[in-house]
Formats: sequence, C-alpha cells, structure tokens
Amino acid sequence: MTRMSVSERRTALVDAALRVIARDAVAGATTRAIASEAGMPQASFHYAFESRDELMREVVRHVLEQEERSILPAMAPTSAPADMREALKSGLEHYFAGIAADPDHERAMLELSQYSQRTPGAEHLARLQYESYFALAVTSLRAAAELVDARWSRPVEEIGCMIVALTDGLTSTWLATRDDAAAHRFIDFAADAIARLSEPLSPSEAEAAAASRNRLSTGAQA
Amino acid sequence: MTRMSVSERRTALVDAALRVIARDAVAGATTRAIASEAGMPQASFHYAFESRDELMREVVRHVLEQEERSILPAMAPTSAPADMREALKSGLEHYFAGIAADPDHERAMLELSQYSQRTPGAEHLARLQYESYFALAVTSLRAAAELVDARWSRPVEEIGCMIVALTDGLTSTWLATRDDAAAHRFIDFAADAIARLSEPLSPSEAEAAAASRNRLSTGAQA
DNA sequence: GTCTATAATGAGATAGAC
DNA sequence: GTCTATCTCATTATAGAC
Repeated sequence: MTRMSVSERRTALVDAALRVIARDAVAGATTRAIASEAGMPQASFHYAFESRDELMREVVRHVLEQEERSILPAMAPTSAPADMREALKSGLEHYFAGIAADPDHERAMLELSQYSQRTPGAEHLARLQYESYFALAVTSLRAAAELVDARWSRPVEEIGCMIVALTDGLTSTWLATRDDAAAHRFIDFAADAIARLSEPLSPSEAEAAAASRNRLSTGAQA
Repeated sequence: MTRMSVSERRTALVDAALRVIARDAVAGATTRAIASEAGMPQASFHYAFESRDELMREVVRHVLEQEERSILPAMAPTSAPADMREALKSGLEHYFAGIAADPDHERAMLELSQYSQRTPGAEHLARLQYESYFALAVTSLRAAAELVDARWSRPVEEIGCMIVALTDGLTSTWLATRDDAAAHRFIDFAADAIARLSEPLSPSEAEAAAASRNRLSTGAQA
C-alpha cells in the first residue's frame, strides 16, 4: 500500500473495523483482524491510530454520523399517507426494512452501543447515540404531524422517547428471534398506539397551517 | 478452600462469574478474575469446568432458571387491580423496579444474550432466553385476564410477543439513559396500548368464568 | 484433592531495516 | 513513510509438588 494519507488510512481502518465487528463481534475486532481486513500490515494500524481504543471511539463517532445521514431520509414517506397511523406505519416499516436488509450491521450497532456504555471514557458516546436517535425521532414526528395535518396531544419530546424505546424493542427482539410476522404485527401495534397520541387539525386549523407553511417556504426562497 | 464438592465449586464459579460480568462485562470475565472473585486459585477453575466456554454456557443456563423463578412471582399483582390497564401497569412497574434496583445485573443479562447470539454453538441458548421471556409474558397475560374478568381480543401469543418487545425496549433505553421519568411514561403508554387489545367480559360471562374457576380449584383439591 | 508454577497462545504495541 | 520482525503482557490451560 504505497501512498496513502493518514486520514485515508484512518477511514479505511474504521470501515474495515465495522465489517469485522459485524462478522466477528467486538471481541473479535483485534488490531490484527482489522488491519488484515483493510489489506494492510498490522503495524500500519498504529501508524494511523494511537491505540485500539482510539479506533473504537472513532468507529462509534463514524457510526453516529452515518446513522443520522441514512435514517433521516429513510423516514421520509414514499407516498402521501392517509392519516397519522399510516404515516407512522410506513416510517416504521421503512426502518425495519433497513435492519432486516443487514442484520449483522445492526447487531454491530447494538454491540457498539453496549461497548460505549461499559467502556470508561466512552459513556458520553452512548449518550450521544441515544440523543441522536431521539432527535431523529422528534424530527420525524414533527414532519409526520405536518404531513397529515395533525397535532400531538402531548409534548413531542415525550413521544420521541417512546419511539426510541419502541424501535429499540423491535430491533433487539427481531435480531434475537428473526420472526418477521411478529415484527410486522408489532409495527402495526406501535403505529396505532402512537397515532392515538395525536389528533387531526380542524379544517380551519389545517388551512392556517398550510398558509403558514407557504409563507415560510416563500420566505426561505426570497 | 478445603472440602468442596465439584458441583459446589461449579455453582460458586457461576455466581462469581455473574458478579464479574455485572462489574466488568463479558470481556472482563477471565478465568482468573472469576476464580479470584470466587476466592479460589485460578487452577481450580479447570478442576470444575472443562473450559471458559463451558462455564459461560452454564452461566446462561443458570440465568434462565433464575429469571423464570424470580420474574414470574414478581408479575403477580400486589393488590387487586381495577381494570386491565391498572393490572398491566402494576406488572410493568414491578418489572421496572426490578431492573432499576440492580442495573448492572440487567446489563449483564443483555450482554449474555448478545454473547449467546454471537457464539457458535450457543445460538439455541439465545432462543431459549427469548422463549422463556415469551412464555412468561403469555402466562402473565392469561393471569391478568382472569384477574380483571377480561378476554384478549387477539391471540394471547401475539400479545406476548409485543410485551417482550416492549419490556426489551424499556430496559435497554433506560439502561442507556437512566431517565426514570421517561420510563414511567413509557410504562403508562404501553399498559394503555396493550389494555386496548382486551375487552371486559359481560356480567354473565364473568359469572360463568368465576364458576368455572371454582369448579377447577375444587377439582384440584379433591 | 488442592494449589504453585509454568507452558502455550495470542493480544497490543514498537524498533529498526528499507 | 512503510512493513518485517520482535517485545511485552495477559490470557487459557496444564504439569507436577504437596
């Protein structure tokens, strides 16, 4: 491997580490295994990273960015949903399709989360991971309310916490059982239960909201 | 440590392993650390167990038994609940109190579950763990229905899956955030949502159910 | 039967040739 | 700058004294 900047090397090693963790768990992600996966000698590892711990922190940070970039658009509705229940259901189905498409990757995320929680000096990363999920959930909930002309009957932050817990339960249960039918039933159930925490806007309110949105987007364009 | 049967040694090591895993994670549960925690020299470890892997399998098995014995009675209502919503809420609060009382223990359980899922030859233990949770949930749901004179409007097995996913999400979210208020809100929400999947028996049905119960218990005594 | 002492392995990290 | 060869340390497991 001639000519490779340190930062290129770092991202190559982070990517390789993710693949190794997905395949062999965190315990199997030795510097040797990671370097070999990245196609470089083990010694090059320490040329790019101070220590294995520094790499792991970088892996978690990388994963956070990646998730924020990939999950947010995934939550966007493919077609205009009829009501809140449908909007939530399609969002959750989309999320589930993502984890079902690459279960090993998702298990790696769960393991990294546990790793952060148990590694002294990395606890803040675990918090960050949850805060990122939470922010994502809140954004999605606000978007859904706007999309189907509804309001949340409780603080949207509270409902965001619940979305996080629901998706977390869905994920870890499915990873353990691989029971697709149960997952879809749970999504139905969750969408229904969360939708009950919203109420449709009255026609006049909906009109006002639409007008306000127009004003805002016009203003943004000007 | 003079005079200690092999089976005593095994249970002592399994107990010690659980403490070490709760404190230092699965990765920190070396044979040395476990033996030291059990107050015996490291060599005694291999006098009781073939290998570290054999111990870990035994730990998971032990945990399954322990959970079944401790969670089932914990789900029993402390006082007669007014309706299904209250019954579920008190059951879930009881469950949550259990994990909040010993978070490290619960984290150890989660880690063991992941360990089983990723260790070749131990996948069946991961399945067992979930099946045990599931069976527990179904039993609790049946008991709750009897207690408050209600019927489940969907197969109780389907609802059992959902209880497992809900408690799982509750657990891992709380372990990551330690947000008690959010946990209680989630319990409220979950109890409400699940209770909607039940309907009260009519007075005549309730009477018939009570009579049937009496017949059964009399029959059991005879 | 029990424990001290040690072998064997594999880990993270580094020195030094190129 | 890069990689080969090596160091040091901690691990599992065992041999052998008591």
